[in-house]
Amino acid sequence: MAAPPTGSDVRSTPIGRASGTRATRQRAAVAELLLSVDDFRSAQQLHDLLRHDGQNVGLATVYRALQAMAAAGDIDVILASNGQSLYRRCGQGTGHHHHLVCRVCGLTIEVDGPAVERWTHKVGVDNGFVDVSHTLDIFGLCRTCAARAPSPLP
Amino acid sequence: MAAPPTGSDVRSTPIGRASGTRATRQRAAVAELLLSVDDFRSAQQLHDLLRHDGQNVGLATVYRALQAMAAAGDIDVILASNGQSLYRRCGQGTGHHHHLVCRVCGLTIEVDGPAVERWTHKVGVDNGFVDVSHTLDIFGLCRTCAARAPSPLP
DNA sequence: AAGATAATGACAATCATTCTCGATAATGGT
DNA sequence: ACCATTATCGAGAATGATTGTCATTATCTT
Ligand SMILES: [Zn+2]
Ligand SMILES: [Zn+2]
Ligand SMILES: [Zn+2]
Ligand SMILES: [Zn+2]
Repeated sequence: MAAPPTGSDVRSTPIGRASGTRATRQRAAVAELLLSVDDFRSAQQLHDLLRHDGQNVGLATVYRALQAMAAAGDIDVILASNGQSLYRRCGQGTGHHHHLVCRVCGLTIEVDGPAVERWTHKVGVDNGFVDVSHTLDIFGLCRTCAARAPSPLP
Repeated sequence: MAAPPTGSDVRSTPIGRASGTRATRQRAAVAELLLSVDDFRSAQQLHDLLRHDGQNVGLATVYRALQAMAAAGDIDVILASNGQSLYRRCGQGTGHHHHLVCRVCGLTIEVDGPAVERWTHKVGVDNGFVDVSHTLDIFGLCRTCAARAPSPLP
């Protein structure tokens, strides 16, 4: 796609970009990296990947980019048991959903549960709560990791 | 610090104590405090409460006590969105359950959802996962906090 | 092209939680 | 009771993820 010299037709604000935000090399790098990673990763892991890839992006910038993308709903965030935030690009525009995550390798599967959605909302409302939300994550050992798991302690 | 010459009597050896563990004034203080608090609180909040109550217990000790109690299943832990761990004594021996928590005041209601339990397990198994577990928390504004909530922006 | 200002990056600052290690005190046996 | 053993304590240092600062770029509008 050749760029027309006339300056008045490049105005397409790509896809969801909040007004006032700018497209930078760094944010593009983070966004692209997320396309090639399939599991939940921490900000620092992603920062390392960028570095090893030759990309030079500051750690704080990676944090800011991830937070912006998460706020915009472009990526998912889960809180690991150690308190770290883990990020992952989710099926585009899929909206609200949950995850089944392997405790060992991080393999992630997106899951939907309409019944659970209804139930959690009902629980809140029945107790007089408004603006009800929830968190739900399923963990386990995937087939691969379970196979190599050694003898369980008695 | 004048201590009463008569020996201290902290001898309540409550119910279940793992072998090799000792009953101390500090742990008793934390345990008792949790009985009087009804919402999820952070380790530091509990530490402050102890201090204001005249009890003198080190912060690290509070952390250790809470972790021990959580590991023993005597109290519940949830991860706040800021990464902090929040602790609460749950209905004794109730076993696995979930929580409906007010985002503002922390009011907590324990909830059970047998159907959700079955569903999460099935999702894991259907995808070849074993040793399946899950986290589920419901958040919202309780009636009281919703009433004092200001006008929502348009 | 020029100006306004969002965004960056190197580094300091937070802040919850964990670690260190000498001091203290709970336990079990005598 | 007394003592030896050793879990536990406490004060402060250390850790580690995340956030703030601010001078310097780079993007976008005009
Ligand atoms: Zn796995
Ligand atoms: Zn949901
Ligand atoms: Zn409330
Ligand atoms: Zn459950």
